[in-house]
Amino acid sequence: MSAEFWLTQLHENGYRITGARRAVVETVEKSTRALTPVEVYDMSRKRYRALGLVTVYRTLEKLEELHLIQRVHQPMGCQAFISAGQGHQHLLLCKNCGQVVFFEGDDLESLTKSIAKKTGYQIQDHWLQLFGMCANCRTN
Amino acid sequence: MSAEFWLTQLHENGYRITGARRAVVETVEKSTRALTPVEVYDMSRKRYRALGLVTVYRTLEKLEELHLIQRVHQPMGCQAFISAGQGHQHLLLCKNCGQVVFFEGDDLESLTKSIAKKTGYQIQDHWLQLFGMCANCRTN
DNA sequence: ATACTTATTGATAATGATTTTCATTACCGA
DNA sequence: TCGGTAATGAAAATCATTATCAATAAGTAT
Ligand SMILES: [Mn+2]
Ligand SMILES: [Mn+2]
Ligand SMILES: [Zn+2]
Ligand SMILES: [Zn+2]
Repeated sequence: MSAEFWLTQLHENGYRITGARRAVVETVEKSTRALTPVEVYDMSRKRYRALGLVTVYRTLEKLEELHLIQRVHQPMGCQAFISAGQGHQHLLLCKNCGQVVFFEGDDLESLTKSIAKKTGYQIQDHWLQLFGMCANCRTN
Repeated sequence: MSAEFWLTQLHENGYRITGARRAVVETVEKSTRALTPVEVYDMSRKRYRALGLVTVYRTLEKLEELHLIQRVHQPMGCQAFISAGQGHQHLLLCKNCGQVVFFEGDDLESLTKSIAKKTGYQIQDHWLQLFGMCANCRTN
């Protein structure tokens, strides 16, 4: 899942490849923690000086639409984005440094069945997110 | 968990009981779906005409601080609040009408242990939220 | 390569949500 | 009942996001 792939995806969906988009894509794609639009702006401007914040918003919008990135919800705010996981995956976030890891293998089958029976709801979706302290932050 | 209890909590924590707070508390406490500040404002103004939106923000802030309400995160936005569940509970939300139900009994013990070993993270917390269709919305 | 069409851009303005300021009001303990 | 002061609402300020628009440049056709 390289920056080139993201650019290809943009192109294949009728969007043009521009310097501004290249900069944003390269910044977001390689980040291992969720970034806010302003963070993306600041970091991408080192690659493409003329970049405007508005273009960051517009590019993030398109990347989300193509499922290349996803919004990350946190206690402190919900406007950060990270490279999307593939398939059915959930996030594990370091409370200290924000480092993100994806995991899979959660089995909520029996739980949802039981809750569905108890509540009368037809359960369709779930959000699961783990918070903790990464190995690095734990030692330092 | 009545409105009177909430007012008592406010009082016991050094806050005064006012008409504005009464109105907000009564509105939020009895709602079975998450409400945004403006929704709280509109609904509470029927009880207390002179209410200002700023006071709604300030009251919600205090109620959250006292753990009487909690923020609800949803795909469409994360600025809505609902009466908090007691103990370790999670939310089940109707995608159609927003009706909220709390549930407990989720067991993520083995999952978190496995993820902790795999990632090196020390896992401290989790967010779990279910989405679906309530019995009412399903029949109508 | 060159010209041309039009998507994209960044600056600017507009909007919307939340917070701050401040003079006035009213809660509540003495 | 009174007085100190927390709380209030109006207005202004701030912050995040979105809309407008003329200039630019990506990509296609020539
Ligand atoms: Mn959220
Ligand atoms: Mn749980
Ligand atoms: Zn960390
Ligand atoms: Zn419903």
